[in-house]
Amino acid sequence: MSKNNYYQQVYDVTKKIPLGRISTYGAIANYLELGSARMVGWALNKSFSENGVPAHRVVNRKGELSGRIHFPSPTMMQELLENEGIHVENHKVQFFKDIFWDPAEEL
DNA sequence: GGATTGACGTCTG
DNA sequence: GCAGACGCCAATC
Repeated sequence: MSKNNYYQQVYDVTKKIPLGRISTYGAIANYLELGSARMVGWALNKSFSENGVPAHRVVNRKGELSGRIHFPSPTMMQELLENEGIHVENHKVQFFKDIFWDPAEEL
């Protein structure tokens, strides 16, 4: 446990995402200085094997639910986001920039 | 041990 | 403004 690896930090940051907010791969990668957003997505892929990591709150730079296909159900991600009060349409987050949360804030 | 892939992002054409 | 190619770094085959 507590492997200070990059993906472990991704889990931590993702868990810190406030409810009703979302973050992006690039923002997390930039904050963790991982150097590449792909590692974040790849790490989140394994996140399902870990304890509750709200990976559904992490979307790509376009605000698209690009990772929905990796969920147990492709619609589960949208359902979870709408359940948190996030408007999702056509598998894309509405008011994305408005609910966007940057890990540097960590408020 | 080498090659390919991967929940993306940025640059150049 | 849109489309295509490259780059990141690690894991998996």
